[in-house]
Amino acid sequence: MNNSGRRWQRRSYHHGNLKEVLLEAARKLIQEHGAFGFSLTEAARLAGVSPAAPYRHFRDRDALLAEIARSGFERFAARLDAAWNNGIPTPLSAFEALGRAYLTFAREEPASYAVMFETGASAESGGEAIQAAASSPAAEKAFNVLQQAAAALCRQLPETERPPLKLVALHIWTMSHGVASLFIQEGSAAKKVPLSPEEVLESEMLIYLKGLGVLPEATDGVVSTEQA
Amino acid sequence: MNNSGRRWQRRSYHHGNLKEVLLEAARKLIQEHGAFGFSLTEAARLAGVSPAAPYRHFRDRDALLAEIARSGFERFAARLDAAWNNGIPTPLSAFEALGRAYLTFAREEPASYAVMFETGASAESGGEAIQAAASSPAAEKAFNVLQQAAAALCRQLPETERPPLKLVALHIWTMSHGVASLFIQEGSAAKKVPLSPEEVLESEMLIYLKGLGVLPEATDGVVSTEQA
DNA sequence: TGTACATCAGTGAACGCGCGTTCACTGATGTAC
DNA sequence: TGTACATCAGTGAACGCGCGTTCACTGATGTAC
Repeated sequence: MNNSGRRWQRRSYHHGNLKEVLLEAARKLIQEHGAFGFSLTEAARLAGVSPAAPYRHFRDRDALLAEIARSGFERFAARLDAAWNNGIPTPLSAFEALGRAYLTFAREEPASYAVMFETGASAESGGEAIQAAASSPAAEKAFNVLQQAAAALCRQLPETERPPLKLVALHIWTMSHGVASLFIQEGSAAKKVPLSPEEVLESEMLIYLKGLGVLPEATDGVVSTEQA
Repeated sequence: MNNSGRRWQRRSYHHGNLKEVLLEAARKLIQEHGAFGFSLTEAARLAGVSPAAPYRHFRDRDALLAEIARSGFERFAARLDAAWNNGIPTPLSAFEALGRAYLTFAREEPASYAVMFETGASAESGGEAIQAAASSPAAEKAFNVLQQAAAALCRQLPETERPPLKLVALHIWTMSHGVASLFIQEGSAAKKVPLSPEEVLESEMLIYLKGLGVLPEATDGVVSTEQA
C-alpha cells in the first residue's frame, strides 16, 4: 500500500481493498435484495470493477458467501465476548449486556446474521461452504460466550438445582435468536408490535432467570410493571 | 371432476389438480434447494406440465410463494389451535401440546415454515405479496392461539403479578421460533446437540413458566433431572 | 539510482444456461337447446 | 340423447435477460542486481 494520501479512490488498476469492498457490497445487496437474491456480478458492479474481478479473491460465489458467514461469526463472537466482559461487574448486568449485544449485532449486520443463521432452508445443497463456516472456530467461540454466561449464572445455584450448562446456553441462544429473527429482520412478521426487541428479550430473560432461581425476589416488580 | 375412477394420473389435458400439485412441488424444491432457490419452471417440470401451465393458476412466481405462505399459515393456525384445544384438560398440559405442535409443523413443513418466517432477509423487495401473507387473517389467527394460551396461563396469577398478555405471547413465540429455526431446519448451526428440539423447548418453557409463577413447586425436579 | 523482470490484480469479451414470462394455439369439458 | 359452442386448462415455441464463470490479455507493483 502506498502512503501518498488516502485518496486511492478510483485508481485504475490495483484497487488495493477489493476483497473487503466486495464483501461490503455483497452485505449491502443481501440486506436489500434478500439473503440469496444477491449476485456476484451485481456486487462487482457496486464495487466498480468488472464481473471477473471477484475471482481474484474468491473461488466462486459460494466462497464469498462463506467468507461473509465466517467473518460475521468472528465479529459476532468478539461483540458478545466484549459485552459479557467476564461477568463484570455482576453476572446479571453482564448478562443483560450480552443480550443487548446479540440484538445489536443482528440489527447492524442483518445480512451477516441472515447468512450465518438462515442458511438451513436457504441453501441446503450448494451451500456446503457456508455450512462449514457455521461450524468454524469463530462460530464455536460465539457459542462459548453464551456457555460461559450460562455457567456463571448457574454457579449461583445450589448444585442440586443446576440444570445442564449446555441446556441453559441453548435456552439463552434460542431466546435471543427468536427475538432477533422475528423482530429485527425488516418486514418480518411482527412489525406492528409497539415494543422494541430489546424490551421483549430483556423481559423474557428476566422471567426465565427468575424461573432458574438466580434472581433475588426484588425483580418481581421489574417484570410486571412494564406496561398495563 | 369425473367419477370414472381416481386414475387420472397422466391424463393429457386438464390435470384437475394442478394448483395443489404445483404448490407441493414448490414446497419440495424449497425444502431441497433453499427458500428462494426454487424456480417456477422447475416446479412445473416436477409437476409434469409445461413451464407456461403455472400461469393459469398463479399470476407470477411471487404469487405462488405467497400462496405457500398463506396456506401455510392456515394449516399452522389449525394445528396450533387443535393442540391448544382450549386449554383442555389443563392449561399446562395444553401448553406443552402447543409447543410440540409448533415444532411438529416446522419439521413437517420446513418449506412452508421458511417462507412464512424467513421472508424478512430473503425477499425484502420483490416479496410484497409474501409480506401481505404474513399479515393475513390466517397468520393473525395463529398468533391469537398463542395469545389465548398466554391468557389462560396468566389467569392463574394474581392480577398484580400479571405481565401484559401480548408480551407473554411474544415470549412464547420467540422461544418456539428460536428452537424451530435453530434446530429443525436442516444443516442448521446446531446439529451436534444431542437433545431433541422438543426437549430443549420443553425445558425452556418449564423454567420460563416457573419464573412467571404458574408452576407448582413440584416441577423443580423436572427441570433439573434431565441430565447430569 | 536505474533497469529487467516476475508477479499480481485487474480488464473486457465471450460462453452457455436456465429463468420468468408471453403468445397464439388446441384439446377437453360442460352447458344450452 | 345428440349437437353447437363457450370456456377452461393445458401446450410448445420463443423472447430477452442477467447470471456465473472462463480466457487471453494488460497495466501496475515490487524486487534483484
